Amino acid sequence: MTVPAGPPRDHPRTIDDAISRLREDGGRLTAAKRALLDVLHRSQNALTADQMHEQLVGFDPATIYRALTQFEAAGIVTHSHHGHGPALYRWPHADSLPVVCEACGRVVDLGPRVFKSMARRVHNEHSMVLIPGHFAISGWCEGCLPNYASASAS
Amino acid sequence: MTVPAGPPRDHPRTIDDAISRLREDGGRLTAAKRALLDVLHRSQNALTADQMHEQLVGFDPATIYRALTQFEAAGIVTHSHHGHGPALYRWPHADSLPVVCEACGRVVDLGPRVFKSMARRVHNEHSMVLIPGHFAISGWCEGCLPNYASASAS
DNA sequence: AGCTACATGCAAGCTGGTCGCAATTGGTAC
DNA sequence: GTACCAATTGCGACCAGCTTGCATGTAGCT
Repeated sequence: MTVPAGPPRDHPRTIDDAISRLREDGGRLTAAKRALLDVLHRSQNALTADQMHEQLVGFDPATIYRALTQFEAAGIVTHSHHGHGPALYRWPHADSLPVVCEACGRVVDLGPRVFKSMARRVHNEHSMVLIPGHFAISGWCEGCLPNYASASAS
Repeated sequence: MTVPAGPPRDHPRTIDDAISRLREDGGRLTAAKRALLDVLHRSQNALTADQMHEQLVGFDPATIYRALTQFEAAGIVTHSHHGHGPALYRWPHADSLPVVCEACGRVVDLGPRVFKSMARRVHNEHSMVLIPGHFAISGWCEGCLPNYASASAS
């Protein structure tokens, strides 16, 4: 067994890619989903469900959660958890390893090279497989590190 | 700036170490804390607050959470979050990088060597600092991987 | 033994997220 | 273009995991 080269499907690049992906799965394109796709595709950062809700006035949070669940099943978004806060959703990129600052939330992508070398190591030495896009790691950016000593939660 | 060699304090090794650590911080040793220290020190795995509560009949969950918070401030435990489930608490070990199977919860420790090389890389290339014990990453163990395609949550 | 700040149990509350249900609507068939 | 039906929606109730306020209890100093 080898480390998988990537997720089960390739990542969609455009919104139209995503829409056909959605339809392949038997999903329908609604106003809510169209707006949500737009927000996700446009954002450079990972977003919380709440942040998306703020940009999608008139849509219920439950609708957003349900659409995100469907999108994730279709490979249109990935989500990850950091610390005790809400999940962060993002348009999937190439196999990357996001590092999130525990203090300020800044996200840095380590890119496919780091991900692959780490995944290989984990697989060879511990028989565990890392699924790209399915996790993130937490750290501190240099600006926030001085606050580390006084931090009480993570 | 260099990657920190470790957390602000060294890890306690024995329960007595932990008790003096607690007292240095102005904490008192109570029956609940003594029992909790015992459970934590004895366990090979990371534990949820609920699992600890099961082993500490007669103590309120709030008491356990409060003690854990105090222990963490005193450097006696660390906690991390995996997927959408409850936090996992553990007696701190040498700078390690726990990998948790998203499906079955099995934890594998990658050890200080992997942690250090990764921390160095992240710091050199992205100016972010990984604090040992403050995060874990998620993967799938080989036994659970066949279920990956049908998984809907992480 | 007495004192007092720390700790505890209990119940209420909070955040992030899920679910059941009735009303609505997208996409296809005609 | 209209009808149909399953997918989708908003709404409210609900859930897990955790935190907090408050009155009572107790560790540990003197």
